[in-house]
Amino acid sequence: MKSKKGLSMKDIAKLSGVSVATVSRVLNNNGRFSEETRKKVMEVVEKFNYQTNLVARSLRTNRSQIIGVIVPDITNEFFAAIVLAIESYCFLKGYSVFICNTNEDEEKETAYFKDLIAKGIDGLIYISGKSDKISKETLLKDIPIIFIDRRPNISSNDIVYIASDNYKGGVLATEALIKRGCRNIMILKDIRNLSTVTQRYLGYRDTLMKYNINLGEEYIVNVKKVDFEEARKAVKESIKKGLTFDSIFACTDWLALGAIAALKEEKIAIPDRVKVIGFDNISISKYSHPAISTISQNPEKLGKTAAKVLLDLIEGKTNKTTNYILPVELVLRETT
Amino acid sequence: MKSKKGLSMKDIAKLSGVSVATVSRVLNNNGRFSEETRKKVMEVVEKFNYQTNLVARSLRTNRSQIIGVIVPDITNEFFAAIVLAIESYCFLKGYSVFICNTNEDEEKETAYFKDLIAKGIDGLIYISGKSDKISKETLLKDIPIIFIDRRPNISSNDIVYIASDNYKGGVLATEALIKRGCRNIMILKDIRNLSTVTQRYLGYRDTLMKYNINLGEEYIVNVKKVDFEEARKAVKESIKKGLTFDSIFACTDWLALGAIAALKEEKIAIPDRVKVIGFDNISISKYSHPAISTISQNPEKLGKTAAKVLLDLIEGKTNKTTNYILPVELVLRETT
DNA sequence: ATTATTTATGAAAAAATTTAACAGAATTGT
DNA sequence: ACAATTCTGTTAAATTTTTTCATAAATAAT
Repeated sequence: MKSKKGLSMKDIAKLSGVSVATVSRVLNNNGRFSEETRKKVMEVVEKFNYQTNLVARSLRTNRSQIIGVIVPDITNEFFAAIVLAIESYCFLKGYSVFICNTNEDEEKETAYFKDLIAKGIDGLIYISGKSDKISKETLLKDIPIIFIDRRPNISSNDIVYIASDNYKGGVLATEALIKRGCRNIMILKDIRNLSTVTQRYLGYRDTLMKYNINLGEEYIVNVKKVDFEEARKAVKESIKKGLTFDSIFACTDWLALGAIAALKEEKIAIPDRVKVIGFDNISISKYSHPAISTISQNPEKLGKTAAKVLLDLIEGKTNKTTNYILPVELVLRETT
Repeated sequence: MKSKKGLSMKDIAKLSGVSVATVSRVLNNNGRFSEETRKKVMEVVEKFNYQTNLVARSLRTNRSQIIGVIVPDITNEFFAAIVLAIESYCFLKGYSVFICNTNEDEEKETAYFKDLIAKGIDGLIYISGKSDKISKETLLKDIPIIFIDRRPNISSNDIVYIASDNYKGGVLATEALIKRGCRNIMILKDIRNLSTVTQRYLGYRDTLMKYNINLGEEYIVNVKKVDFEEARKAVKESIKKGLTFDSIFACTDWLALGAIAALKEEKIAIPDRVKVIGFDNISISKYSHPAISTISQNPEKLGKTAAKVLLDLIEGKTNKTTNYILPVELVLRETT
């Protein structure tokens, strides 16, 4: 490896016969300079294809034009779509993004957080994850932070939180099943108390109440992990136990896929004997057999909103710390 | 926003009663210092949770501990898995990664490339994309670059290129069909001359030759985009034209999905009348109906290898510029 | 013409760290 | 006691950019 670097402002200054300060003024269009010197400087800049050293600028201005995105799993289509939206918006505005995959590992989250701060990020987007432990230190650090998807349970009201209307999603899903004659609706959900799942559950519960449907605890089926296999096993077990149900509200499409596998194995007709509805509208849900009815979120909007709000905070265009709840949509396919 | 920054080495020096030089020596384990001073310094460092300002270090040392990853579409499961593997490995080694989504837009690639250089990345991983235009400037910049998946067609032999054995994949897929009695094998592929697809095609072509199968040009069906809809339409058209085929080798699973949709619409039984095999083993292929036989790549291995080789180059542990071709595997499911 | 004002530019400091050279002090070895 | 080794501080340079202050030059006002 040779030098890795090109010319510095000093070189440009020398080559165009002005001072470094003047070059800076011209380049940043900041302060006074004559048209003549502007031309002189720009000629040299273009001739040698000068590129600002952003590391030096960052040191001086304490602004890096970099943000961090902490995400549990970029392999998850939903998160990937959010990240893509963030990245696209940031690119337009001249920001780069660090991608930080945590796999929900708290230690990794903490380590990443420290490292990102040390590397001088201007802001952070926290997609889900644990986010309990870190957020206290986090909020002290004086860089803006946006939380997407799962709400961190910290007692501060000036956090920015962006998510889909999970509660409404729960309502829509449950109502869709009820309208098709279902009364014994199993809910299949993650056992962890994530705000997203909790909201979906509350939507389900309140809708049952609204329609005067009373179901025992056994209709709430918890799985330890959002995972095909887990769901398959859990549903099979419920069947073995003799639970009578005519439908399943799976809190994510992956759980729905597992549930469908179990039903198929038990030769239970979908949707004739049991209807299924998922959540997220991942691409598989359209191509699986039967195609899964689901609640679709808008990850692009989530990501773009987060990025926009974050950059506005960074650039001081706003200092509001409101929350954003984005609409969801019912998508009907073959499983209902 | 307040200060964003914590203590500097100067503060640590003052607080622990030593000089800045000594703090640096201790922190970097570089030069001489007594155990006693080490303790003194580290106590203060820990007490105040001092973090090295990596921007300043980067400016001075010209090393950022950052790499860039340029990828066409992070929403694509295959690329996401590669990126995840890269990120994981880099995290372990203390490197952060910029995620750059190009959507195959050449301008964006160029812009990103400049920006990454200006931000001082230590190395770059180029996943696919056009990479023709950029690579010439690129190679001059004296940071190591690794190419994954698609081979850039530049005439330089000291580039590092990592990919799956696409040729072998083409052979395996074609042989699998031939062994099941197929003789009229359609190949469904991207019209662009990407090295990956070309290799798969050559595997197909050579295998046909090996088995003395001669097929006309009409068995090569090109689509403009790797896309469900495009594939569906293309296959439908071939059917309308009266092409007799007993199998399809789709160069990606998404194309296979589209092909299957077309066959279903035309009520052609899979695999009885027509067999289908895809490429990539994306997660949908397992859950679609019928489940798709395919060639699986190992994106984790691709990513990890790329990251490892890149960091070794950056850290001067090697300067070999070899290519790596990783094995693929035949996965048989319902469509064959 | 002389002062006042504006405009353009340079010089120098500051940002946080690393590195190196040098020098003095303290410790150890002989 | 003298030499050698080890530790630490001081100082300075280097990285590049931005910013403040001061000054020189040009223009306007009286």
